[in-house]
Amino acid sequence: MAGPPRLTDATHPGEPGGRATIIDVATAAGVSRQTVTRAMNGMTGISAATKERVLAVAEQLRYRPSRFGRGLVTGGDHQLGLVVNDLRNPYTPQLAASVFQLAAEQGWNVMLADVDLASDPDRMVAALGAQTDVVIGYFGDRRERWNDLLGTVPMVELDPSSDPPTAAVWIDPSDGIEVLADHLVATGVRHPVVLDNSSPEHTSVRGVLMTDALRRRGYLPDVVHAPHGTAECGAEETVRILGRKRRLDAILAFNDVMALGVLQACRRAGVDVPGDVRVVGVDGLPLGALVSPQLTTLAVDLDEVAREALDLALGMLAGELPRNGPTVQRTVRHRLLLRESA
Amino acid sequence: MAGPPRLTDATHPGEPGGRATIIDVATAAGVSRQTVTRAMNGMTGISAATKERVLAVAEQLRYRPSRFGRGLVTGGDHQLGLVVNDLRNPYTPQLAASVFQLAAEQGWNVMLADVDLASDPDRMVAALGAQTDVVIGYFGDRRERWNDLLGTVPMVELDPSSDPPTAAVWIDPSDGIEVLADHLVATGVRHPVVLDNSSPEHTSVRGVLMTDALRRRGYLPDVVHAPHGTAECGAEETVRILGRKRRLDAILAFNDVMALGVLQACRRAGVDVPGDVRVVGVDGLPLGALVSPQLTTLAVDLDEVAREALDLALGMLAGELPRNGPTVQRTVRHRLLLRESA
DNA sequence: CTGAAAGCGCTTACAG
DNA sequence: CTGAAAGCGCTTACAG
Repeated sequence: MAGPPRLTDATHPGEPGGRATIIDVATAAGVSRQTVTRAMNGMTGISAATKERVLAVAEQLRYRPSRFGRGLVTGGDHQLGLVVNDLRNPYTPQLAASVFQLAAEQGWNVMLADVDLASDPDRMVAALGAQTDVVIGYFGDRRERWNDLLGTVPMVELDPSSDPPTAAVWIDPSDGIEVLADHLVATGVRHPVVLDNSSPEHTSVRGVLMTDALRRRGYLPDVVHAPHGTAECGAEETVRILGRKRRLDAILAFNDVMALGVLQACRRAGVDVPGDVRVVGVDGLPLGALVSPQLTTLAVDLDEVAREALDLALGMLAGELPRNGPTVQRTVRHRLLLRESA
Repeated sequence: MAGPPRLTDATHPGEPGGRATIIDVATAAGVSRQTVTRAMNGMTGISAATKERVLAVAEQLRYRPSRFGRGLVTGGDHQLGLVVNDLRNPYTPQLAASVFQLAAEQGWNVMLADVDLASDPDRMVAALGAQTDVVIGYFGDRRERWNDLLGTVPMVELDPSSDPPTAAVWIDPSDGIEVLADHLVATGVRHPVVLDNSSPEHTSVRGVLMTDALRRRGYLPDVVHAPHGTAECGAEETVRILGRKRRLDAILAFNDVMALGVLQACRRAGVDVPGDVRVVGVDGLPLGALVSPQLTTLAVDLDEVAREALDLALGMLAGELPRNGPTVQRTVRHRLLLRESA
């Protein structure tokens, strides 16, 4: 295939210039533009015969009204852009579902951009900005660049890793981590390992919080750095950790998906969970309840995240909120969801 | 909250009529419209001083260029609409990811509409049609109505349940089911149960195919009708099935998610899989490899589904393909993916 | 470096 | 039932 067919490539017999317009249809049918409008939009004030004739001509010319021409005069719908990282990570659709549902309730359409799946993320974000009224999402370390790309389109960052230049919803695990650490103490854990999704040079914020909470309780936790936040990676690292034969009775994973990999690896190695090793994830995915033992996790209420983000977005759009600063920052906290694995 | 804030509600001081336009900015800054355009779009041919002044005025007026005005003259991007049923079902994001990735490679943006999560599915589909060049997706029994709603926007139906009025990609499990049935025979299964997602009055196509394939091999399969295709529902029905104390050594679930529920229920009931009961799903979700035993399934290649659907969509748009009929029908087939559960 | 003119494709009053 | 006129908000040549 030689690239995407440009709309203007859709040449038709008798329409060498490209896509047919309302004028082309009107001319070919021998009527005025507004008669074409009436026919196309099923409006009243047009005879059945005329309507039929116009529709036939429109079909023959492959006429489709331009959404821009129409939007310019009708005003168009409200459009929300959502930037996510990888739809194949179960966390992402869960978040997206919350945003969709809430947005739909308010009459907003959602355009999704998966920047992990995109061949050209920058181009994709720019295109998103051109089609939407406001953009919400995960921007990672590209947020400054994307902020420029989006121009005047307000943006709301989800789970920023550091103080953001725009509106943001923080997702803060620190409270949950404290409760979790207390729980580990109470259940007699002695040798916890933090399985971070990070590089050895740069522990994640979440990893740091976990490690600190454990240290403050007298633990000397090992930190293992896994390059990807996937189940496969979680399983691989677990095999490695178990192979070291160092003492170990708890694994705190960066997220649920990794923890699922940990559970799988333990199962295969004949390590009992939670008997020999306790396992904890982060996110609170429903998925964690489907495995055995069911995954204990630090859960975040994604409906709440979506609500805060939408609230910020709509507030900025309405001019009630500024586009940055402390008044456009919200925080949603994790809470410990005890199931079976810890 | 009193309904969605209309964009035109975004009144500003000095802009009682609503949202600021390029004219407002030009007037306020004492320049012409195209000077505003130059400033907003970072074009050359404007002095730094003018640019700065214009930008300041624009910000003060909260000016954002209309995507319609701009699109009308620039042509805008290609926009694909994707209609799905429930993002919280793991199948959906998997499919969406395939469509996104392929669409992005071809320079298309994707607008997602989750009609399960929508408060008003019809309105949502209509809005999708107004914003996109072509729509792909699952339409169920609403396809005729939505076809009308979409007007001239071409549509491609995924996995139609009966002969569709539009372009379509069939997802056909029949070959896979034959292979599966042979496999069950070979492994000595005697009393298989089909766990369908359907009502007692109306067995699903998939359920019928499974039942038939088993009958032709001399089985007298039980068919159980579960109202929802979820893990919870799969688990509940399994408890019920096991409770009947009728002989049973295989469960063929409607999809992977239900099968996961079956596995969970078996685990809790102390039923060994595959020793006592063999379990099979449909879809081939990666998720099935995370549980123990790993789920045997009829897998479908969603990249292939996406490829065929996009191909059809782009062909229709380019005028190379008609909008319905046999030339715009494709078929993708399941294949048996043997893992551990059967 | 800046602006007057034209036009993108459509719909909404309004007049007949 | 049908059409002439105006205008939605923007950008692209073109002229200065």
